[in-house]
Amino acid sequence: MAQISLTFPDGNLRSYDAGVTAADVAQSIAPSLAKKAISATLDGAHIDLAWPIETDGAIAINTMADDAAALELIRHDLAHIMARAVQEIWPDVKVTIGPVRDQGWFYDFDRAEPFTPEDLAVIEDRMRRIINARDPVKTEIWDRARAIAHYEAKGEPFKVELINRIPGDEPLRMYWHGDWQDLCRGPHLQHTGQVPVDGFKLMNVAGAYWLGDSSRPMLQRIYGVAFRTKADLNAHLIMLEQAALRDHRKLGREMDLFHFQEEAPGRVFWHPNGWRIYTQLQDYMRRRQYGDGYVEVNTPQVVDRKLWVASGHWDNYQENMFIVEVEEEHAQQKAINALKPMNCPCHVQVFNQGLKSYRDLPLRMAEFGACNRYEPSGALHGLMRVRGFTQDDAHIFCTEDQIESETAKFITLLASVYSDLGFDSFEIKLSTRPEKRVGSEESWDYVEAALENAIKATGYPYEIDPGEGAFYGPKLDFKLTDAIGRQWQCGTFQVDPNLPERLDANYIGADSAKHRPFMLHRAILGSFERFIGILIENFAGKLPFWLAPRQVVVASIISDVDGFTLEVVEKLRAVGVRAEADTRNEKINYKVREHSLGKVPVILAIGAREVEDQTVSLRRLGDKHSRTLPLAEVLQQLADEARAPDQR
RNA sequence: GCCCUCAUAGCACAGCGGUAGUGCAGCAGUUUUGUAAACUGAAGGUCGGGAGUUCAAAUCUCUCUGGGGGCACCA
Repeated sequence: MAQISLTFPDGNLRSYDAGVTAADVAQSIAPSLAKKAISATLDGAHIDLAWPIETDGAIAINTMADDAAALELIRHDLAHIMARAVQEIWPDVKVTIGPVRDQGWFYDFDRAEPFTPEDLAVIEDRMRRIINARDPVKTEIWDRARAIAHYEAKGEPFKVELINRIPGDEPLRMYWHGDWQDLCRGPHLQHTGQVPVDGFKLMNVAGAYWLGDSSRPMLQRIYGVAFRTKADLNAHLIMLEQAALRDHRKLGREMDLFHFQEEAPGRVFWHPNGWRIYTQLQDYMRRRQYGDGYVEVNTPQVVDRKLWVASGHWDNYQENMFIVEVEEEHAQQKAINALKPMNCPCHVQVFNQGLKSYRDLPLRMAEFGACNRYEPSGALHGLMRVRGFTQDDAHIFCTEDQIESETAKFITLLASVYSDLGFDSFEIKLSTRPEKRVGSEESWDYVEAALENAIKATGYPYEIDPGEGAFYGPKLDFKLTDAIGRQWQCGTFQVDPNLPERLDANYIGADSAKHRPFMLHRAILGSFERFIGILIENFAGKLPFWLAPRQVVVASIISDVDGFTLEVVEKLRAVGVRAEADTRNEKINYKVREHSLGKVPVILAIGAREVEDQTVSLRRLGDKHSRTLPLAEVLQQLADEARAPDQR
């Protein structure tokens, strides 16, 4: 029999008969290891203990102590155990697929009746029974015809379709958990009892299209989460509760920032507190862009169809546009306009006014552009996905050889803005030429290289996403990471030679001839609405002092001091601090509690002693204690803090 | 847009066939208070809109609108 040699993590080399399984290998090392083993890693691939190994390689035996391998197997086995439980309870349910995902797994079922929350509890109980039965897991490779015949006989049409979609040269692997059987590429645990019986929970039911295709039937997806221990599961559930506490929709209500109502779905009614955040952020961005050589413009929100036809949006983006028909008095037919979904065509119109010289380039044209997009109703989500929003948009008109330096300049600005706003880490993704594209290969080569060189020059880490660029040019996406580790794609940078072409933008070069400029679409925040949502969640409502809508509440302890309280408020306002008085007939405890819940960063309490000494008692949000300080010192300190990061 | 689900006072919720309740907020009074909820009182709701079933609907059915969880979408 042929021999193979396997290398172990400690560097040891051992020789085995070809076809040896990882279980055999584990047994050959130590019976105790064989008992603890859950899977193996062979040349980086996660393999089942039962699979035969035919070639040399580097092997490691995994146990429950191996984080990634254990979690993957637990979650994957639970997907199958759940599917088995469902079919044991409702034999007519059709099974589809059930992958591991995020902190758990899901499995999609086809069933006429919807699953209810009560059903989930019943399924969970059945799953625990299956786990406690410690049913052995076994696997076999079947040939295609046998597998298809088997599933046709069982009445599992989705499995038949799945097999037909698997490339012909791939082996079809069958798994059994006890008597229940499923098609699966594996690997799996050795028996169901290896799954921690108290480390999982079924979370919710949701609709999901078969194969992710909205023209195919909608299935019922059950989501579950799973961990190695009950403690890990509980920690995860607590984390979810904590995340819910920073939901911007909840905080928006509690802090009186904004509201939505059904007459204007997907559009924000900003309250005074929320609008202060918005204007503060916009003022900041305006200064930063001005400092980086941008000019600011403002363009119409309602524009005739002609422009959208010329820009290509009418053909490619119409279903996302709000169309406005107007009966004009003298017109033969109705005028058809659209609310702008993007600012770029309007910016080209501004560029096209007057003849431009190469000396005018690069021309960095910014607009806090109010856009409207008809987002599908199911996509709307608080401030994060709205139908009316304002972008921190700009278009840089430039020559081809300016692309690289403009890219580097933009990344530097973006990094500085993110840092000022409290986000220290972000990732760059470079999306390159897609299959369907316009433009020459040489041009794509040049522009892609310009972007990559620019990123390298700034030194920030990046990844390449092949084929994900726009049809007209490559793009950069910038994803920042928030305080609880979630990623948000905010910044974007796209190279576009297409729109200047369509809208006939040109400039006079040094050679006195007309040339076509490039257009760089770019945004740092994305939309103010969404970014403010992200800020609220990142800081759990406790915004940095300069962004906080209410910065200071000056609270009287006794009504005799109201005069001094009002005086302090006035002095704070005079030095640029957003201050308000609380002279209500309430105890100081009550006031402190209320304003703390309202996320006011600083409370200044005033009592008789403070008036006497011209001091204030300063308490910061989250602090247990207050400090008594001279008024003059506090005024100075808070005035400094109230300045935006770029003004310090 | 699709599946499931929800909609009761400003907010958080209870009521689930006999015609609406609790807490907090708000209002009025008492209290002058030292760092996360003082006390008392009187108010406050066409139970999301419309239709139907019923002697009777917040409660059951249908439908529309909006929200939530997902899926699809995000040139």
